[in-house]
Amino acid sequence: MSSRSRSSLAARREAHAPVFAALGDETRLSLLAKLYGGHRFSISQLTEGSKLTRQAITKHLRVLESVGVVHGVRTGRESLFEFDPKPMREIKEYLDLVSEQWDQALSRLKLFVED
Amino acid sequence: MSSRSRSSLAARREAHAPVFAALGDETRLSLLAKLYGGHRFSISQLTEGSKLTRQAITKHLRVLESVGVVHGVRTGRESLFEFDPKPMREIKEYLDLVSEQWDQALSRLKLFVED
DNA sequence: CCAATATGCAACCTGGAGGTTGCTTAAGGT
DNA sequence: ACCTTAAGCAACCTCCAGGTTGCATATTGG
Repeated sequence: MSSRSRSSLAARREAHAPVFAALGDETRLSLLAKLYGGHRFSISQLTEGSKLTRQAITKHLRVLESVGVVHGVRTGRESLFEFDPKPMREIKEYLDLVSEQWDQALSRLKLFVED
Repeated sequence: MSSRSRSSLAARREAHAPVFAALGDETRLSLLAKLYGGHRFSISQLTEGSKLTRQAITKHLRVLESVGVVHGVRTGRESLFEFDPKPMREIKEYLDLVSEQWDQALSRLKLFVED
């Protein structure tokens, strides 16, 4: 399973990078923060309070949507956005595997030094 | 503690975004992959196998270093880079808090629907 | 001391991220 | 029907990330 973990880490690297990149922006993190509660919000609602334009917010939402962390559905005259936990669960899992890896490595190195 | 979690989430958002951004690049993720093992590598060693220039790799390393996920020390004529787990532990923690938040939200919503 | 190796520094190029403005189109409310 | 509100589309601007090339500097081995 250790080899499976390693290979899946490498295999998923390309899939993880875009998700990390999407989270690498304060505006987008704050948009997500509003959506973590599970409720849907329209673009106008998500724009409220921000100093940015509605179009700017729209672009950010498209970025988030492109990596699947958010899902928008046109409903009537407004399009409602909803949080989708899957992609972030995956990078959380990635970080879990990685941390497991470095913890083992560090304890090996420590043991080697103490020897 | 729930309120503390929320406020620290907001307070740390600005601190997390740059780390996520630094991880949002495949080249940098693969550099990190070589460093998870705990061993130090020189820039030349890290450049080996890559299709990129040494200078490109250097720039990526500086990005990683600027968010503290990697630490470089000049040793003799080469500068050795070493992985530092702290920043990634923090975003892992962030994702943990967030997932806790959305899980609670989803169960509340589910309960509401079932009611 | 000299040649090779490892890195640093700086200028430069290019594409795309992040933002704005202006106009169009679709839905709702009355 | 009409006015308002929500959103989409498209052109445009600016700036910086990511990469390259060329040259300068520091260490090391013999």
